[in-house]
Amino acid sequence: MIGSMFAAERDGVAARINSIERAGAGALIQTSGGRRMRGSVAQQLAVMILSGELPPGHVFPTELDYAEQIGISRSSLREAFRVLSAKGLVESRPKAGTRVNPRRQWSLLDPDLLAWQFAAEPSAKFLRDLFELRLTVEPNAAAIAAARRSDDEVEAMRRALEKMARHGLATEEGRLADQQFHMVMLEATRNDAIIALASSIMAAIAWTTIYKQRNHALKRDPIPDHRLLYEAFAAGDAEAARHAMAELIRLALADTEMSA
Amino acid sequence: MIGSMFAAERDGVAARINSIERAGAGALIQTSGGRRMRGSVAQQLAVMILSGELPPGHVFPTELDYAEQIGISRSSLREAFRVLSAKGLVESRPKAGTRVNPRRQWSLLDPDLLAWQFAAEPSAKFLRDLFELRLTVEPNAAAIAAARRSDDEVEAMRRALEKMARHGLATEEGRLADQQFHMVMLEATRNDAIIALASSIMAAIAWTTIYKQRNHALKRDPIPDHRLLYEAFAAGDAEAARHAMAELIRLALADTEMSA
DNA sequence: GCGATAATATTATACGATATATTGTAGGAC
DNA sequence: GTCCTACAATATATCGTATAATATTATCGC
Repeated sequence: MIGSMFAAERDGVAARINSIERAGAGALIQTSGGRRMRGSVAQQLAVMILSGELPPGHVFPTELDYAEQIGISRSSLREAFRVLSAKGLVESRPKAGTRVNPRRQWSLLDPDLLAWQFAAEPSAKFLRDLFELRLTVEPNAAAIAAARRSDDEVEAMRRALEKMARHGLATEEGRLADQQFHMVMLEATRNDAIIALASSIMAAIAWTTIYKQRNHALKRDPIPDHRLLYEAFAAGDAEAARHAMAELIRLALADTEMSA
Repeated sequence: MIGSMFAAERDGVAARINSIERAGAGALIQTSGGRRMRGSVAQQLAVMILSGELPPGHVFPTELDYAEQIGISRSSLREAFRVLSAKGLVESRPKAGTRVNPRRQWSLLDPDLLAWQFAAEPSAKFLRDLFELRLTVEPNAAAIAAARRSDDEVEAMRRALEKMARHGLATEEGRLADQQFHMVMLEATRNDAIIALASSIMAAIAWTTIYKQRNHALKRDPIPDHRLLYEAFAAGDAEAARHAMAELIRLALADTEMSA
């Protein structure tokens, strides 16, 4: 009875890990080439926690038992726990065990956590939250950037926009140009905190863009709104840049059909 | 010769770890009571990386060597590296070793990294960046919160404000009430992303407030600006709340003497 | 019933061994 | 001479076990 329970859990986790392994091989995860074992375990556990399958307060089995159930060594399990702990998802204490932290302590904006959320179909609520945060941060960032940008950056942005127009967002090259476009603008803010925040959110949301486009190609032409932003940026017009960026994000939000 | 070098580095790191241990004992780190060994190591390495002592691209000695130099086991060192890796500071690859990532990949807004930065005197530039981010995010957050707040939250905020006025920011109780005040407002946004971001930044900057107040007590009375924000919040006036919050942050910035 | 203290379970740390992956280099083909 | 391929060296990745530290819990004494 108990034995079969363990076996079931082991197979279940193993299956999930395997599916991740396969996904990792084909996917374009650039943060690190080959997925490692503890990384897979960490991701699996993180997804289970984020999805609510393992609710806050949940206490994991003792390391020795759990490692055996999953089918990995205790060392690997501990390293996976350290990763989750660094992201605020769990906390380990001697004697008390490892338990899931309250949601408040989760580093929801951590790039990895964002990526993992988006790999497992994020909740509509969280997606809305992220877009709301973008609407809060990025228009102001655009205004700051417009006021501080150098001529080199204007030129770099012009090239990215051109490349983007040439290839379109359906191609890998076009999407890369899009990312470059936004990245140059963020860099122009000269604000490390804003750069760290906005770039990770953008990267996360870009995933959904790719995903959505697999189903039905984007009918809207994204170039006009980008060009408006570029022109405000080039002119150093902070207010125009703020407005253009807000509009750009609203259109992007509409594209994900969240608003519909 | 080589032996003495190793001894010197070991003693150096040990000394740093010890100093941290002592600091940890007295400080009011609430995230976890007793500092653990690998946590100390992780913090030390993180501070060295963030301060530029270990620049991006720096390759650490092999795990076996480095563990011996520091005077800890390889397991602990690896767990420390996993923590740093989870925060984007380093990356480990077989054969290539563990190296410091480019700044772009650092999760600068991670609560731990913020805490560690502030424990080691953050750069003026970074502090300015953080306040600029606050000025970007929180006024808008206040506006959103004012539009969505419930009556219970208004009541909770009133109580926090009252408590804050009664004790003042010089006492531990007063500061706690201040944090509660802001926390209730953030919660009212109903936006997990904004909550995660703002709360960690606020916590980090609160440290400097404590630090500054040790030198010379705050002469400015913080209650009036808080009361203005509360009234806008209670009235559900989004624009007034936005304005009040912006003003509150500007005053806080002035208090840290960054603007002077 | 409450407080101090000892027992105990669990994480924290340590150590050694093997597996595996990646890089750099050497060799060969064109 | 350049490019590609195969291979070997090396460092991380994983594993298994042993010991130490620590927080919880139970027990004992008052």
